[in-house]
Amino acid sequence: MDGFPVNSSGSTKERILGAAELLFAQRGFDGASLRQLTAAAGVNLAAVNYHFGSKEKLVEEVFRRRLDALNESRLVALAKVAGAPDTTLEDVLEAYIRPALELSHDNSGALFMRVLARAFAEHDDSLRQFLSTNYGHVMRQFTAEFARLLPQLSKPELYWRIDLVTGALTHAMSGFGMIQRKGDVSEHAHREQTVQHLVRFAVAGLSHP
Amino acid sequence: MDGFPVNSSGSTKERILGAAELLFAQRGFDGASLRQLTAAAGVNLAAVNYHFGSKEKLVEEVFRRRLDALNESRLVALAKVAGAPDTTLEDVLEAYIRPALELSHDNSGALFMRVLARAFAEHDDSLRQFLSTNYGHVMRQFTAEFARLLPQLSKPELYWRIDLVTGALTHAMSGFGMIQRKGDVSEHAHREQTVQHLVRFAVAGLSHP
DNA sequence: GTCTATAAAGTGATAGAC
DNA sequence: GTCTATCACTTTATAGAC
Repeated sequence: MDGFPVNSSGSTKERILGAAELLFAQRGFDGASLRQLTAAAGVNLAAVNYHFGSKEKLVEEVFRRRLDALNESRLVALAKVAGAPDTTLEDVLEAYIRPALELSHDNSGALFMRVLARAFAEHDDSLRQFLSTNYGHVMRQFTAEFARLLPQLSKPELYWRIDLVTGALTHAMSGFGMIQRKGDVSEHAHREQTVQHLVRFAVAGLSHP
Repeated sequence: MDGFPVNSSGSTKERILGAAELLFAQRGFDGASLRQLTAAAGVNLAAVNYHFGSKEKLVEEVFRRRLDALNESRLVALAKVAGAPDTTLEDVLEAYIRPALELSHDNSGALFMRVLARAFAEHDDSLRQFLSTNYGHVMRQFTAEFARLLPQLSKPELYWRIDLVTGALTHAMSGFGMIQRKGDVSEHAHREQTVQHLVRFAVAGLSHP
């Protein structure tokens, strides 16, 4: 019943990664078995261990494939505005949000944001360790810029607000891509609208008195 | 290694529910097996099926045990302020937030908020169905009151904001109880401080121009 | 690099003794 | 109501043929 190949293009490795993204989003890391996953990818069961070594390594590779590019985009966008005297909170938040919504442009990118939200809610130590080691510097750079733009907030107060905003954005972006958009609104316009939505919400949450 | 009884007080049913809350919070619904769970509860493996019928029914019972009381408290608090001419957004948000933080007062309550955040991130259809059927009316009553207090917002705009706020609050409340609180701050003061924090954030997120 | 076959362990659930 | 023992299956992982 799980069983006809969903993905039949690309290399075996790519097909496995694509199927893993879909099934991890739908059923979670524990809920999706290697049998369901290889069946959906149209590859042999043994291929996962041959190409990735283990299921856990496959999970990490699913993250690495997207997060390397996503976080690089975020840092490039941040570098364009960080430290400048006329930079606004809006600028910094756009640098964080827009790359994620651009990733959600295609279906598999949107699925990945769902996988990310799951990882965020699960407090799995080994996965948190992996994400913190490989991508922790991104959040630190954004936090430093938020601190510069919100000097009136104490450190604990700032961290509280960033945590709340991150929770809201992660949740929202995991839903983007699945939302019905009206036929008369272009893909591009819809995304810009969503970016503005999230940015305005985050500005309010970070900077309220 | 998973193996010594953690919970040795109360009836068998209560012990199972307590252990389930802990393990579901730590490892998820799929990640926690009935064997780990019954070992932690110090009861026989067959007891789960005898008392609850199946693992899925046990999951539902874990939710029902907490949500019946939590949502009743929320509705009682909402009824005290809903519809009154001088009611503020703060009042309504406190009615939603304070009962959850009071539940987090004890350890197992805090664990449950974590289980709830997990369920929120998993898009499991049967669980969503269960929650919507049994507790959907609570969100509908709160939404109606938000709509009354924010007449300037269109329906889609209001739903967007409520969704974002809910994402932030769910995330935050799943962390509350685990947060270090300073020794010189009383439990009560700490909770009040957190309520004010979340309420102010939510007001800003809902009512920004 | 892909396959079959299988090992070794874990899963939820249940029958039947007490 | 609690126990042991077990069924019927699924899980990840690997050895070895091609």
